[in-house]
Amino acid sequence: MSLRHAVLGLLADTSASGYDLMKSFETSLDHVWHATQSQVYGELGKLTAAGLLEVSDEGPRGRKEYVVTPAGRDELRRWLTETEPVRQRRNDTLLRVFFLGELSTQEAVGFLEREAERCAGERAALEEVEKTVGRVEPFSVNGRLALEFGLRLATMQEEWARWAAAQVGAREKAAGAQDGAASHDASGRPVEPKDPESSER
Amino acid sequence: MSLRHAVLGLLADTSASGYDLMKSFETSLDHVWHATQSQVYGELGKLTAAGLLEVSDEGPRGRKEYVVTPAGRDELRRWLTETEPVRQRRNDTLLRVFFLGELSTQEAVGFLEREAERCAGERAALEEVEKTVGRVEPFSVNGRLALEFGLRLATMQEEWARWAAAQVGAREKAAGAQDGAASHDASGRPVEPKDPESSER
DNA sequence: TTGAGCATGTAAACTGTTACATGATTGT
DNA sequence: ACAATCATGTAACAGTTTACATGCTCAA
Repeated sequence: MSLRHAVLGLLADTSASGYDLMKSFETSLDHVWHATQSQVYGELGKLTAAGLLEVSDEGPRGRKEYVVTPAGRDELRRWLTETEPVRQRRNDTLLRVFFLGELSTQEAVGFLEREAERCAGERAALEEVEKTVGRVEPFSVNGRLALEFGLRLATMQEEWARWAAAQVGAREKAAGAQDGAASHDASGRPVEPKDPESSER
Repeated sequence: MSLRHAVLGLLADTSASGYDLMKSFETSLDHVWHATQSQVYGELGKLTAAGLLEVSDEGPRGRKEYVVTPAGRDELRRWLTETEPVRQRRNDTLLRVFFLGELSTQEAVGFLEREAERCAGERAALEEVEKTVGRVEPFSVNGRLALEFGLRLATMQEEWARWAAAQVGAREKAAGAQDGAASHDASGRPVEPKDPESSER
């Protein structure tokens, strides 16, 4: 239910139109709380009906500018101070990792290495953003903390993917040393190695 | 749409009933791909209708055991090898960080420190799991890779939260040194410091 | 015989995505 | 005149959550 608080939070900083908010969602908030245009306009209506927002101005092209009401600001504070963040319960990459046993060792290693590359790319992109925003104010002071989080996450994820690829690769070697044959059955799926006493962490 | 693949993936390992699957979702997959009982039973029906699963056995209490069909295994492989993981686009904690400006410096630092504690707790819990699973096989080989990811994530997140708390705290000090007064306005919200030349990263 | 655990399902409400639909204003 | 961009909204569908509803089996 945090779309509501994302909208409230953005408007707490400066009043804006739905269109303006969408630009914030697409740029600064894109990796933090993704939202579609449909959702934003819908939520603006609901928040206004609930008395947490008000239309402060109407401009050309039917533009409506919204401001947070005192009740809205209270709700935002309540959310920040009295409710626990709900943590992520889904991670597509990790889900795939669980089922890597369906692939050959080579395929699994390939998957993890592509993952590492993806993260490296992401980190590079974030480093670019960091340079770009420099000391420019529009990018919120606290947004900078979030950016740092993204950077650390991408770094960690890349390191993990490389480590995991090495782990899976080591399993292959261990199995190969045991029976001297390719460790796949007819279906191309890997054979479970008996005891891969692999480690290094 | 990965609930489908989570179910397929679990059944690719061993055939099971909806009830059995739910236990997997609640234990090993809980942090990786959360699902509710409603969803699982619904998806089993859809997958069977689509020919990706079959009921292999019916036991007491209306128990139905499902197996993956060759088509199901193909679909699983296709998903693993030919589709890109979709990455997370929402993070409640980070969203809150964006709006920390609504709180006093003390409150913001408190938020970040609580966050650090939460992560420390999580890490401890995962370390416990790691010890518990030991060399027990039911916990998938690749699940171990996911566990390591969780461990690294919790560690990184805790470090980040402590760093961020220090950053925010440093802003307070800088502002205090400038005007020698508490940097809050009447509403208890922080006053924007002019130029907190804080760094250390 | 009773309670814990096994086992399946449905309905309603809510949240999120995709696609469509419309039109005004501004700069070139 | 035209394109780009501003600007708002709706509808259909897909996915998710919460709550309800039901009944069987087994061991103590």
